[in-house]
Amino acid sequence: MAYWLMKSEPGNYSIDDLLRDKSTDWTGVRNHQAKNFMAKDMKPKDFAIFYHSNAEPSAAVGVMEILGIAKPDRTQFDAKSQYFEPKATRDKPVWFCVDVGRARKFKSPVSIAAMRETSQLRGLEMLKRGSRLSITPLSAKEFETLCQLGGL
DNA sequence: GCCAACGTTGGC
DNA sequence: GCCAACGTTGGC
Repeated sequence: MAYWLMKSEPGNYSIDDLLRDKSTDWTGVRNHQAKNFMAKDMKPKDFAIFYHSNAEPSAAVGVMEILGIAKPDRTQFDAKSQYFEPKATRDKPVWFCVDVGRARKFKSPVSIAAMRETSQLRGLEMLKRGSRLSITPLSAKEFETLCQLGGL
């Protein structure tokens, strides 16, 4: 069982959107390192923290579950999408995504400032200077710490 | 394969 | 809106 942190700008897709939809495919990741986490390392029943980036405030806002193995990201085939990938074919997709769901919202969001003040979270990849990856692995301890701070 | 130029991310 | 940091592109 592995744990992850997954970022989304709430204006684009928020945890409330996920609670409404019940599940969604995590499309639009266009970084190979983040894609590889989904395509190679994520397993059904892994847990992820839902993080709102570029938000007021930016914060961890809940947990969700990985529902299945990676599949081709449908948006790469859509010429009208901002995520269109001209090099992709149905036989040779370039981008992959996973389905996520079973979301639970934190009673109180854990802001990035609060995360920085928490000693158990000092090693968090996303807190490192210059880190921009939209998907990063978490240790079980880091995951539990975030859940506790969030009141879950 | 190097690297300058450019684009993007995301905290502040 | 600024800008540091990083990723990608493409000329050579």
